[in-house]
Amino acid sequence: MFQILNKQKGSAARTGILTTPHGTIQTPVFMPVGTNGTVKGVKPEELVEIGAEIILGNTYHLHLRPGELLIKEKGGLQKWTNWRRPMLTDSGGFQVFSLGAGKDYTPLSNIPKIGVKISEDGVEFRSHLDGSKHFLSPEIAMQIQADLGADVIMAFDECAPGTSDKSYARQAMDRTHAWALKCKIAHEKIQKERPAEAQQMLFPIAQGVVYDDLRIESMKFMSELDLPGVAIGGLSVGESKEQMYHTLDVLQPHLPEHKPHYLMGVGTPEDILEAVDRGIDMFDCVLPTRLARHGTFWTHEGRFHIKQSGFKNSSEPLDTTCTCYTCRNYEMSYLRHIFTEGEILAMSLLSIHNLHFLLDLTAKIRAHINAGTFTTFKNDFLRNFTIPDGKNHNSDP
RNA sequence: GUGGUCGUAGCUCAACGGUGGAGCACUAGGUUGUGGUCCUAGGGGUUGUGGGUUCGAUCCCCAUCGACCACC
Repeated sequence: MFQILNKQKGSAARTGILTTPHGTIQTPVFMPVGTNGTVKGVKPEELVEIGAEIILGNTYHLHLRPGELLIKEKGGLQKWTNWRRPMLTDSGGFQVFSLGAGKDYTPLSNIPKIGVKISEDGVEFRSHLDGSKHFLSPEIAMQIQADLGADVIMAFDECAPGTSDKSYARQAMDRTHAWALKCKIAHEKIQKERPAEAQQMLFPIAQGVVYDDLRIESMKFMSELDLPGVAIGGLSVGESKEQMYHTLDVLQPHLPEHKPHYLMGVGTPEDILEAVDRGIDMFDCVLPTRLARHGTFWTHEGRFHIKQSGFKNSSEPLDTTCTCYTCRNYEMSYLRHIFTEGEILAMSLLSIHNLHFLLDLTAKIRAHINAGTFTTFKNDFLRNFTIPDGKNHNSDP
C-alpha cells in the first residue's frame, strides 16, 4: 500500500509511505544494495543507525549460490541475513544485459563474454562463477523471489543496451511487456499459497532504451497493470546525464500518481535530486559502497578520494558537517592510512559514510518536500556540490 | 685468501655496441538494478664509482667499492 503525504509545488516531487509486510518505508527512499544477502562491509545494526529502511538482494546471485531453496529452508532472506526489515529483490533480468547481450557494455568487465540466448520463454545464460548453463524465465524468477521472501519483488525484464537501434529496442520492450504479464499470472498463483501477512508486492519494469515514444508506451503499459508500483529500467547504464534527465522529463506526465515510482540503479547525489524533482520515489545503487571500497567518498562539496596526498596529515573528518559513525570517530589521516594498507575496516568505514550521506540526503529531501522548500534545497545543494566532468585533469597541460 | 656470478626507477627485473623499458609501488582521474575487479593518464634514471677502447658503451677492457656463491 502506498500513501502520498505531501507534494512540492512547482515540481513533481512528493513524499509518501510504502507499507510492506516487514514495515513501512518513507519515500523518497534510497535502498542500499546487498547483492549476496549483505550490504558489503556494513552490519545490519549499522544500517539501522545510518537510517536505512529497506535493502536489496539479488535473485541472480542468490539463485546461483547458495540457491533459494537453502534460504527458504533457513526461514527466508530477512531471518537468514539478520535484516528483519523490508527487503526488495531484483529479478535477475539485468544480467541478460550485463552478462553479454549488450555488445558495447558490460559492468563486469573482467568476465569474458559468454553466450546469452534470449527467447520468448526466457534467457539461457552461463554463470559468471563457473560457466555452468542456467535458464531464467518470468515464471522461474517469480518462484525464486517467492522462496527468497523479499517484500518487494521485481518482474523479469530485458534491459537492452543503450546503443540498441529502435527495431531491437521495440523487440526487447515488447518481450518485456509479455514477460510482465507472465510474471503477474505466476505471481498471483504463488501468492495465493502464501499467508496474508507475507504477501509480496510485484513491481513491473518499464523499458524503451532512449526512444521517447517507446518509453511512454512502456510506462503506460506497466502503469495499467494492476500492480502496486512501477519501475524504470535501462537508465544509468552509460548514457549521458542529459539523456537520462530528458527521459525522466518525458516520462513524468505518464507516471501513475497513486503508485510508487522506482528508478533502478540510481545513483549519485545529483541524479537523486534531479529524479525526485521529476517524480521518482525509490532508488537503489551500488555506488556508495563500491566507491567506498575504491576509496572515493562524498561530502557536501562533492566527491573526493581518500588517497589524495593532501589528506596524509589531515585531522579533519571526511565531511565536517557529517554526523555518521565514521566522521564522529575518525580523522582522514587514519582513514587514508588504513585504506592504503588495504585494511577491511577502511572499506567498511567509507561505506558507512557514503551510505549515510545518501540516506541523510533523502531524509533532507523528504523534510524539505514536507516543508514546501524542496526546490530551494535542491538548488542550494547542487550549487555547493561539485560534479565530476569525467575528464582527466592531470592530462591538461 | 683463491675462483666465479651480479650491481639498471622506491622494489623485482628487461634492453644485438646505435635515443634505457615493463610489472608492482607512487601521483591524478574514471566505475550508476555490486567481483575488494578493472580501465586511463602522469611523475620518476649521471645504468654502483673512476678510468680506457670506440664515431658511439647498460653492453667490451682495467681498477675500485659492494652483495652473493663455491672452494681453501
